[in-house]
Amino acid sequence: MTASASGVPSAETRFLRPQTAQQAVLAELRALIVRGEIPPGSAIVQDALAERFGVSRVPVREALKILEGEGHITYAPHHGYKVAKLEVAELLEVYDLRDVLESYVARVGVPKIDDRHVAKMQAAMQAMDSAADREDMIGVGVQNRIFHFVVFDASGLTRAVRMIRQLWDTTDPYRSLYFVKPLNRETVNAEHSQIFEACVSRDAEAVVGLLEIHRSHAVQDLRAMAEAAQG
Amino acid sequence: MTASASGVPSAETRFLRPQTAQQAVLAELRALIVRGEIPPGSAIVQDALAERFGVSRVPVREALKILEGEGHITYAPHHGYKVAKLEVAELLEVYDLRDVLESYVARVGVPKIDDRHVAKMQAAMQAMDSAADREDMIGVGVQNRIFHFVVFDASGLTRAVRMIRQLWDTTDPYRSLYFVKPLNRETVNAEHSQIFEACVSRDAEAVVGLLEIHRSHAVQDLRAMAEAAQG
DNA sequence: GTTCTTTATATCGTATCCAATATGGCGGTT
DNA sequence: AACCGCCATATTGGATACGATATAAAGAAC
Repeated sequence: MTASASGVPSAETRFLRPQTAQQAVLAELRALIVRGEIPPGSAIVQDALAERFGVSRVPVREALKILEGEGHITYAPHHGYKVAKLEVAELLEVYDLRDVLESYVARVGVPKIDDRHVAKMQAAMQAMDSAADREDMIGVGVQNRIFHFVVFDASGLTRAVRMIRQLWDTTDPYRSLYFVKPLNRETVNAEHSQIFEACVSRDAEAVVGLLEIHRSHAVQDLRAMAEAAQG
Repeated sequence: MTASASGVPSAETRFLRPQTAQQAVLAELRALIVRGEIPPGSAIVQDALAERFGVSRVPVREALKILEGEGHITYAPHHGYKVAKLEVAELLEVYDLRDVLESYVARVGVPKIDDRHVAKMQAAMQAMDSAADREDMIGVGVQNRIFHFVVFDASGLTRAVRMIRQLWDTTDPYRSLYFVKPLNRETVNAEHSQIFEACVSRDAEAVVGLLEIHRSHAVQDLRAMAEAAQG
């Protein structure tokens, strides 16, 4: 079953064609929520979604159940689904939890970093820079995630990494909402460089400390935004 | 907001009536899996399940999606669902992750313990004892879980606690499989008493340490069972 | 024995129908 | 004017029937 002259895309260039409708709906809907295009608190109407995606309600409902499990939407029987809305306290809770999980995973992952991991991190840093030059903030976010998850994935702790990924997804809509300003790019780049160097020298504790600082800046911004929004 | 004379059941005595078929299927199926009555690796046929529970396939499929998110079953498009089967390495990974999360949550939760928490823990210990007398091992497991989650719930860290609960669920089928023998009851009781005392004196670090020892015993048993099964 | 073809089974999805429930407005009462 | 019960409507929850697709197993040809 080799890729013949038919239009079958190669394994590398294949723009992931969802094999089932539920997966397509899931991917698209998750992207919409994470990007903040469906704002937190919005009610989700199954029929409307089904019509929007050109599918019936069944695959939509299954995708919604997954998103509920991921914490992106909330569900109440006979009320339906709403895009999850996090209070500031909850956002901070998520960041604390990230502290715990990412520190653990990084301690396991850093010693396992090999040359390919290093190369991938470098590539992500460069791609992040060029995306920033194009003012492609979405691309920046994507590359930023790739950069950080190289270390996490190296740990091989699939469950923990999956949890971390969900926590990132949870907070992403708020980054899109609040971080309209391109947050201090030089600071981020400098910190990434430091993290990268610590990874190259396989210094797990250094990486853990740098990641903590890195996150604390995000939390600081978050707090400031929240107070500004309240006042 | 006191409970009036209306027929509204109080928060304590409300007998949870599954409001929807999907919830009923979910609860029942999860119980079957966690108890090990559907052994790990088994294929799950939607039609059979629907018929078994007397519902159509729609609620079954939604319940399956939830169980997939919880890690109880695996899913492959057009292939269906199977009861998740964990290798020993994965089980150990789960226990390590529990170490990390439970330590974190306990450190937050123990200082917040109040008299009602203490009472609940005592009640659970007694109920666990009487269940053991009746040789009701399921009841023992239920009370054991209640005992431990008093501390976790006290933390107020809903997301972290939910993750911990899922990890418990994940490993439960294997407890049911392997722990046919009523594992050293005196040891468990003694450790629970120690944990209880540490909670009463609000000594978080002591609780964390005791929980670690507590879990390590389970891991030891698990290893032994795995080696016995292989040999 | 290997490979190709056929067949069977189960999943995936659609369409349509009906029941149960929550929401919002209406009118009546106090 | 504030409160309460009642009713119309929209949405969710679910059932059923049917068709399409993909995987896997059985059988046929070489």
